[in-house]
Amino acid sequence: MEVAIQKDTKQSILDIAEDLLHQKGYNAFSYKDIAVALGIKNASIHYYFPSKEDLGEAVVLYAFEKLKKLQEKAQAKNLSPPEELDFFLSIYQHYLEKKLKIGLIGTLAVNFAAIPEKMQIAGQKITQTCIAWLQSILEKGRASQTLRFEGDSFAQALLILASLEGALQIARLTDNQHFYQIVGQLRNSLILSITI
Amino acid sequence: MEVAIQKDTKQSILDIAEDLLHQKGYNAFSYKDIAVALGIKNASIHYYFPSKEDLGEAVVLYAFEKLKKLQEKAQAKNLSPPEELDFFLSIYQHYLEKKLKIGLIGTLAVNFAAIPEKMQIAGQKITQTCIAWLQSILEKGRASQTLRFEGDSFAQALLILASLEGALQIARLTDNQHFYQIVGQLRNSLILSITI
DNA sequence: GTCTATAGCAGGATAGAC
DNA sequence: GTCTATCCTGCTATAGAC
Repeated sequence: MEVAIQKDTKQSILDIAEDLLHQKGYNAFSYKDIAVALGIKNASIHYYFPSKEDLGEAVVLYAFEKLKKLQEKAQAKNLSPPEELDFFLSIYQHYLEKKLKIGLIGTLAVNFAAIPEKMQIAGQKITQTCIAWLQSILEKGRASQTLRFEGDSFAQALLILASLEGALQIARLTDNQHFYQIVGQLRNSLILSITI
Repeated sequence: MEVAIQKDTKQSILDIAEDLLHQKGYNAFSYKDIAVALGIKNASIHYYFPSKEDLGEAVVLYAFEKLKKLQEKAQAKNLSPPEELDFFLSIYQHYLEKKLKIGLIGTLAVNFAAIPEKMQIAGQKITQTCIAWLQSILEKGRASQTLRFEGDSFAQALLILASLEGALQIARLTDNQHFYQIVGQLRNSLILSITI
């Protein structure tokens, strides 16, 4: 069984569309953008995704699957709560560095009134999954006395997620360095054990 | 000097465009949206704002002026640091309740690659003004021992601003209640004196 | 200042050849 | 599966009457 040298077209479309969704938002990217990036014609994209709504939904579901796989991966590693928190933070750091500086929740929320309903629903599921994941990390950290926070773990999970989405946006408007400062401030307030 | 019963048209256009920018993002709203909301024809809007870029820039500058007036108003009141912080938080609460759930920084950042350069620059100025304002509140609070936080006041200001922008977005995707939970968690960590 | 009419363009989408 | 060609729609923008 050989490794395919060329990613199959449908997969490539999803990857590019996902990048564009982060970069420009749902309304600002077009089939043509994808076609140009892929070196095909935009009619070909309609073969895989008949309408833009189909594509939009597929992209968010695809991102959802990736998120769940990351979560499984983290759990398989049996990380300490601070390590698992850093794993989560690294997802956002990845957005900053490789992709183009906006989280999925942010892009979906900002254009919420202008995206198809199925994207809205998928976006809600992703958000809930992130919140639940963070909450579980916080609970484990509190029980093992490796993470410190006051009050409700759910509210603290919301605060962390909100900070990360906002951090990417501030970074895009001003300076990437600001993202790292926000994450540093967050980590300092949360992590008890001396980890760099 | 009588109060004008009907706001002048240019002002109304700005107000509606600002709402739409928060609601749908720059690319997703059209001259027609404004025209319908105002009961005029879209050609009339071009009389006041020849191009959409002009309108977009004017909206952000308008928001910038309002922000600065709010800041002056807060300073004229001689508020305590916790009160001034709550004043700032109330701006975001206002977005949640009256406007449609997204901050200006968020909408500009998400659509950054798709907005005219003048809007980008104006958005950067607004962001810097917010950061500086928050930082000044934090510094005063630390000096008077009414606000508690660790580390750099600039980084903490960034964290607060990011949290608020993100909080609106999570609220839009899930539940308004989540906004209040995030703000509550933030306030609990910051405010030392017993205020409800 | 506001209107009607229309130009010009771009994006989503479909039909049909290959 | 990918192409060319084309349709339709919606948007920005302009010209010119009133």
